[in-house]
Amino acid sequence: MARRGRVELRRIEDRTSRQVRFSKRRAGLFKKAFELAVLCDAEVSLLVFSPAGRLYEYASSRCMPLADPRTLFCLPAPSTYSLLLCNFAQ
Amino acid sequence: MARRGRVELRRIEDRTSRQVRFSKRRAGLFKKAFELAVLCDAEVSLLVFSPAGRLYEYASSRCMPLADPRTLFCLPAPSTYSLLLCNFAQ
DNA sequence: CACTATGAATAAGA
DNA sequence: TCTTATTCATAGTG
Repeated sequence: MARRGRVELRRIEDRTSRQVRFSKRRAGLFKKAFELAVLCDAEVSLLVFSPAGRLYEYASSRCMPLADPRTLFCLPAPSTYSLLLCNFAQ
Repeated sequence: MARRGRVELRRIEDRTSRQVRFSKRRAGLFKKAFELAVLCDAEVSLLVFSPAGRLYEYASSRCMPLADPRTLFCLPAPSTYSLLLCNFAQ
């Protein structure tokens, strides 16, 4: 009725199990990220792509990068945004 | 000799405690991020700024898309990314 | 999606 | 740092 032993650190082959584990662990990871930001006054940015390509994201403030399907990054200022993209491109 | 109760979810006022907690939880968070990537075949990007402004980062691959999967905007190198983020965060 | 036994993380203390 | 008492996360199940 619970886990039988230590968790093996390798890709889960079963597709269904992998998706379920992904949902659960993703939730746990985002919770931890949030807690770190709050408890320790840190800035945190977390981006996760599911195997299916769906994006999940968290940022502790507007000064951390967020991915947006349309704009690539959500930045405080458009000018900064352009500059950042230019730098990245080279 | 161990925790005395439930952890309160708010900023830790004591500077020393906050730094110790930050180190421990940061390590835990990065481990979880790594595990999610390996176990569930996901792409993960994690950025953390300490209160002192120091950056810690993880990406499940050097080509972790930080944006639209269609554009597949890849990072040239972690160092470049760090530099850009520092500029942008201030 | 809820439950629960068990492994893991971690807050304090040393 | 290292240890240990506890809380917390979560794998397997219903």
